[in-house]
Amino acid sequence: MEEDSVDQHVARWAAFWKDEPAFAPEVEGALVRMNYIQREARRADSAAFAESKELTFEDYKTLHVLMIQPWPIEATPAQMAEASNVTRAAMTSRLDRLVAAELVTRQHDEGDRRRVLIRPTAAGRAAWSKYIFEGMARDQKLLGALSHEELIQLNGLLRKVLLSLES
Amino acid sequence: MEEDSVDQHVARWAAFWKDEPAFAPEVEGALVRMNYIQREARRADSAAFAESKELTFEDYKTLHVLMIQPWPIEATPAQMAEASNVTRAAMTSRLDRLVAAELVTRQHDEGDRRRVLIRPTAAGRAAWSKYIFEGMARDQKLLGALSHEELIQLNGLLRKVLLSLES
DNA sequence: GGACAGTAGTTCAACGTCTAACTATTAGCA
DNA sequence: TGCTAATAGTTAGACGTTGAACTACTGTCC
Repeated sequence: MEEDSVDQHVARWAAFWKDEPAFAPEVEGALVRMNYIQREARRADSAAFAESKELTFEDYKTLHVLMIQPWPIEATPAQMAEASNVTRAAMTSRLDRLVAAELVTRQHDEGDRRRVLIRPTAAGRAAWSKYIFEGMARDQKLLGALSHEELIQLNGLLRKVLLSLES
Repeated sequence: MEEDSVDQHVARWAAFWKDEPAFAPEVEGALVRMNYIQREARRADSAAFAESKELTFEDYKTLHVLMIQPWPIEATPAQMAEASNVTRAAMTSRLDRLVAAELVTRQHDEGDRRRVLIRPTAAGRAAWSKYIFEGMARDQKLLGALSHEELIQLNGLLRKVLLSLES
């Protein structure tokens, strides 16, 4: 198979550490490649939201982690912060914006009054579905080089890694 | 094969969009899984640098993109900003810190006096190699569920994607 | 050779995120 | 029943990043 930029990169390291058994070219290669792919995905997504006046990319992602909750669609700020990989403090200010834009609502949980439940408004659901399909199209283009069989194979390998991390 | 959390996630979406041909479960699954793996990698790396007094994780990564340059080990701030996925302005302040810590040097390129060349000091090279091997050990643990053959297979699939993006 | 567009790096104000208090509420236990 | 520890969310100050000027330098073209 033809070489990509990561092969060159890894070959250089392999030469540098030729007598260093700790260096595993396939491990580094796989992680660097995943990083590269994710970066391209982020760039394409950011570019797509660059013109949008109604919603920033960050706001969309915040809305997204809410919308992918299992029914009923609601979540606490802490859950959303964890899913978004930001602190609860950051989530507070993100939600301030979304509440001000009337895309989500904040309500005290009557069962446990420390908790706050976030739910999408009709406008929030509409804004999310407006962008979700464009995003899926970008994702498919990104991995377009792989056949259906190859995608299944890829998921099988990645699933194996996830299962080891989730246990 | 056993199901991971992404399978459940994707199955829920598939049910939700059962008559929506735009949704490709294998594409979404692969990207969400890569995201999950990268996130674990970042968390483990951050945790490893949490105690370190001499170097933050961000500083290490900045040093890293310099050290992986082909010989001679030198780079411009713009190249390092691109590789680090930050703006040149941000790289200026990162380099300020590294220069102050005497881990890298800033020198004008005499051939083109607009440019600045960043080079590691002996202390910079030492700091980098102190952490690089621990990082590789974490990476191997992260992908430890895969055999050597599976890693090669995984790289083959990812390489195919990268080649399509690089052309 | 001088004007001018283009490029490399830095500075600055605005903004988002982080850590560390702080408030409100709940749960455990003597 | 109180006292204490733990938990959910918010607020405040510090810090890093961003985008937009700005400076310095290079290359081009008349």
